[in-house]
Amino acid sequence: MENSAISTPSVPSTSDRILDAAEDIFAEKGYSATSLGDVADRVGIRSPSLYNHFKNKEALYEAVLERLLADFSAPLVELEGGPLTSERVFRWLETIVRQHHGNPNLARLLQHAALSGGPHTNELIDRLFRPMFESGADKIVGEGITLIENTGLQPWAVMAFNNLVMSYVTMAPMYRDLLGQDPFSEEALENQLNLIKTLLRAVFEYKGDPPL
Amino acid sequence: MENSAISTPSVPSTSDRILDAAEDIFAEKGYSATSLGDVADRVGIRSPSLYNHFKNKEALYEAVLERLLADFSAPLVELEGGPLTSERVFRWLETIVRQHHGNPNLARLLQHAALSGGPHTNELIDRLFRPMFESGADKIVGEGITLIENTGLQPWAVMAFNNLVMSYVTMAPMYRDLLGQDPFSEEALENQLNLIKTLLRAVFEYKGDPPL
DNA sequence: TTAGGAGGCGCGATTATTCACATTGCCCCT
DNA sequence: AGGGGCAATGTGAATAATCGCGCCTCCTAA
Repeated sequence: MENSAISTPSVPSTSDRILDAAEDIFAEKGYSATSLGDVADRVGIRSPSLYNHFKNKEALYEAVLERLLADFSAPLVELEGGPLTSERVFRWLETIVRQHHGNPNLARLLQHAALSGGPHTNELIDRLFRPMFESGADKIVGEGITLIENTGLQPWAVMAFNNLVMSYVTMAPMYRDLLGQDPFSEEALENQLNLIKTLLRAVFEYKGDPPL
Repeated sequence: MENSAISTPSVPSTSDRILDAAEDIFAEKGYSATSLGDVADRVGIRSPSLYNHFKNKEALYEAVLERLLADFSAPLVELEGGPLTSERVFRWLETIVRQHHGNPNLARLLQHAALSGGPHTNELIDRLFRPMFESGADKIVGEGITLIENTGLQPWAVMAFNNLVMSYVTMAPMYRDLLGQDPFSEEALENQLNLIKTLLRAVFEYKGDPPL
């Protein structure tokens, strides 16, 4: 009857449907405010049936994190192989912007974790951001980044650009009513990329002392 | 015996102590994950006693929001009386940076609201951000903001700078272990101000088309 | 026939909320 | 000065809902 090809799960398994539902709800409400009843409802089963697929709530959360981290860890390793020129950094930013637009759940989950804690928060932070500050990945080589260079400001600058990307996603529900535009439309994505490009080039091209 | 001066509440009232505790816990966990038992514990009373001061959980939350909004609404009205030059915009940003450093709870509460909703979320957004996009407050007059000017990007740029400030606060617990520095130290505050100043000047001074 | 997966039932804990009650300090009347 | 009342503010007990989770049964597909 059904497509029984093993390689193409045209009908996703129950475990995957649980993961999908749990990812959305964890991302929206955070770990402790998420009820397994809500997850089960969205899948279309009863909450005790979840235990046929995952040991408990924490294991389900862990599996959600694991799947997300696997998807999002690609562009970081790509950036590590070479000097951090302006173009390469922007391509990296563009990649993660598009990733977060495609799936906002990692950013939302991380924001919940940063605010409230929850299981595996430290591992989550480590695996997402620690590589950015090791192996010299935080040493931006530019033409004249006078304010940023050699002042201990670089890690903060890197995190600032990351925040720019992630807070766009975590604040997206707010933008929808405030600006009257879908924050996840193709047009909005281009706007965000333009803005980030401008700011990034500003950091790379800026010369001179602050006369402000 | 005691200091009976009425004008100086050297001993804060129970209602105020409840508000203080509730503000901290709401900001950390969000509305639904906050238990009144936790609030009462921090105050040092039992949870039924809360109902002598506030009608219910939602009224307590509302009172917390009201007090925070009263404190944070000042710099916005100050900005409205004049043209948005580079210096004035930076002074506005500096003010809200210092405000959020002084009390990170509003940013955290707003982030929870943007992620998960909760009572009065729309009102909160309206009262915090709607004034920024009315009465021409979003029209930045600059020398050559070619990318930002007249492209519909301005509201997004304004929100981006706001995100920069607020996500610094909401991500602060993460920064502590990640960068090994207290994000609320005086030194970190100066770093953030320098970075924002650089980015802001970049937006104002940038001329030319993107050759990237 | 057999095993995996779904559902029903229910326990124990936690939650917001209500209620009856004890205590305290203050105002007013004598 | 003293006492009766009263509002404010605390408490423990009780309630109904919800939560995570374990147990056990039944169905069904291979």
